[in-house]
Amino acid sequence: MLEERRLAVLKAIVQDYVATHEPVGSKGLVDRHQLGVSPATIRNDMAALEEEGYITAPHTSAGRVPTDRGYRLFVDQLSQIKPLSSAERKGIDRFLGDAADLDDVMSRTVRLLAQLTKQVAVVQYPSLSRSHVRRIEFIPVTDNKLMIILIVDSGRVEQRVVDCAVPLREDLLADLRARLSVAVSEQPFSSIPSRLENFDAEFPQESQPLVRAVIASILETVTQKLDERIVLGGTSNLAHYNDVFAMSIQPVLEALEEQVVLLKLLGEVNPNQQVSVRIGHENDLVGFNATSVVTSQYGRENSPVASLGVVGPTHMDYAGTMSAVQAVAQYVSRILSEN
Amino acid sequence: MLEERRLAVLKAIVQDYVATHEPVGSKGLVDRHQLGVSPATIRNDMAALEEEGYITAPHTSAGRVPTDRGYRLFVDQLSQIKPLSSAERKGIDRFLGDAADLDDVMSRTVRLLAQLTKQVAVVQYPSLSRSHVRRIEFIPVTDNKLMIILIVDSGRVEQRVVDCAVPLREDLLADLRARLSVAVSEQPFSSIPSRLENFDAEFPQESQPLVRAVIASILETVTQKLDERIVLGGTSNLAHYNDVFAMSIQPVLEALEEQVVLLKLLGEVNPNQQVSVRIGHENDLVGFNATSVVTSQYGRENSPVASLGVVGPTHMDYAGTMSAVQAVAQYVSRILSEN
DNA sequence: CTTGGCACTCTGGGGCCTTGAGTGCTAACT
DNA sequence: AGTTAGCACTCAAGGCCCCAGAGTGCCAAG
Repeated sequence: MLEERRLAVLKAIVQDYVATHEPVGSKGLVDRHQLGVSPATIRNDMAALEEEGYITAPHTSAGRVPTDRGYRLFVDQLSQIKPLSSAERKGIDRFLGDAADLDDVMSRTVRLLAQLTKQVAVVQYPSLSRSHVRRIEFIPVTDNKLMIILIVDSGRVEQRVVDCAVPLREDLLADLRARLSVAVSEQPFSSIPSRLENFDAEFPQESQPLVRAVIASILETVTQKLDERIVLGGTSNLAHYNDVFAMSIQPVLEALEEQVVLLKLLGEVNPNQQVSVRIGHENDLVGFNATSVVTSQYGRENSPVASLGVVGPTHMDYAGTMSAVQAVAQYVSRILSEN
Repeated sequence: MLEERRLAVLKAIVQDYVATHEPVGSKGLVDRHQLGVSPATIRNDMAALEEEGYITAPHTSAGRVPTDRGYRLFVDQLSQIKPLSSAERKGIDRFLGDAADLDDVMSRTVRLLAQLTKQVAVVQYPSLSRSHVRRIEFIPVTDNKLMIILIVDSGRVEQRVVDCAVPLREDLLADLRARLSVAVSEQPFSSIPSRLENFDAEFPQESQPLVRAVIASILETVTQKLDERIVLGGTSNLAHYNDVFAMSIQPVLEALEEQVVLLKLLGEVNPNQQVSVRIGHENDLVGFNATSVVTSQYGRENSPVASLGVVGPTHMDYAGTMSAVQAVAQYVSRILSEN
């Protein structure tokens, strides 16, 4: 009974604070919520909540503000994620529905997510390391330059030009392609290096330089292009918070330009949940101590190919954001599986 | 004699204001520059400059600030662009030198430009409409899906999958490819639609569905992918100006997320000059009235393939920015021509 | 045409006070 | 036990006043 009301109070505080961005006091709380008790009682509860570290007072005569810990409890208690309205679903459908190619899907997704959540959206391209090679093709460009094309099941197409320093011989290329095809088709990217080890040994002595050049280039593509591609959108939404709130957006903007940081943000997922939320200091990245990160994964069930999510202030609408992120992830999964 | 000194005064005002971001007064001006006259004289000149609209006073007892018109005169008088130090050139060289492919060149360029100018950098991919087709290739993906690959002289590679709804026949594809090759190779993209008109008429009746599907897809790629690709970097540099200066960065951030706006920014170049500068209200885009845009084109001499530039506050270091933009454009041109 | 002198005009910052929201505590009530 | 009313206390925010200082425009002399 007692514990229950305290939770209700915390929930009310979070809601009000998210809505107004101002410290909330006991009086307003009983006015806006049906708590059935007097402000004095609420004050006792608030004192207890503060004692336990869920809320804090900016100064003596101000109301209370949730701490990271408070938000965490709030999010954990958030039993069900608010489903999207059918209008929203329709909107998503129409927005993502007629995308032409992968680039298009990605750029539409990031815009959609930013617009839906009014925050900064981050979308990772399908990860090569979790993809499979579908085909491999060669296109001779000049006498000794060869373009290698890798077609990947997630819809990505990687290409690279090798300078072989030896004249290309068509019959050899055809043979090489056939054997490579057998060796790597439908195999996960991560297994390619080991599969191509000693691959050149199968070929006659005089063809080995060419074979080795090609293989080196493929390996280079495989390892180098693994640094994942990420698109970003909605950064202008950050500007709102600059004035209103104490936090400066500069470190955040800076960090968001670093691929490595973005990958870290998206990377630390909690596999137990569909949607992962990291609040304030739970992000161990410096500069993100005043932000929360909501992420999800997309791809086939049980084998996600990449992540997407949003970055916003800790005082965000968690229910709405989480449902938006989840819904978008599901839509993207579906669209990609249709190809 | 008189006119000459007034120009010197304007120049000094711009320099001081750019350096300090504070209105500059007559006293400080004679202190920091060797003008050889007393503050009172400067005051007279300043009154005249204000009369002519080159400078303005925020309020009675403050110093003067250059107007857009003042900056314009300043930039026009800027006879020679300050060359980069050899250290800077070395840095650029090393930074851009070992880029692997076009994506790499573009992303390095935008980072470099942002870092060099401490402003927001905008780089356009080589424009397809000003490029030429180098090769065209087909890769059958499934029984009736075909991947079309266009290799472009600027290093771009465009691919697209067509669902032909008819089984592919290899001999027909080879024939089609050969004829398409003849028709479009080394031709500018913009001429492709007219060249492919009635192209299907050459083929026997029963092959026409396939031919038409392929051609439709190529045309779609040609027209649709023409919406140019642009990369952006250094947005965090905007955050500096938010506090210091009166302008809000939000509209700018917002605008920078719109492809169309970016294209407009880069598009309006002055062909007479190597480096084009648009100051404050000279940008007719709303939201950019407090910013200046410095752009240049890259590509082969006399036939640029695309533009790049930076966006910053009107009170920027024009000499430094212009030289950086020009130098980077030249480097990119050189690197691209080497492939 | 330049210059020193001088009166004038503002902005920005510091100090002071008032207001009001919000708290914590205590004592009474259920 | 838990809840409530009453009350004294605290402190940030805003309004106000005042002053210092930077900068100007003008005038009369050089």
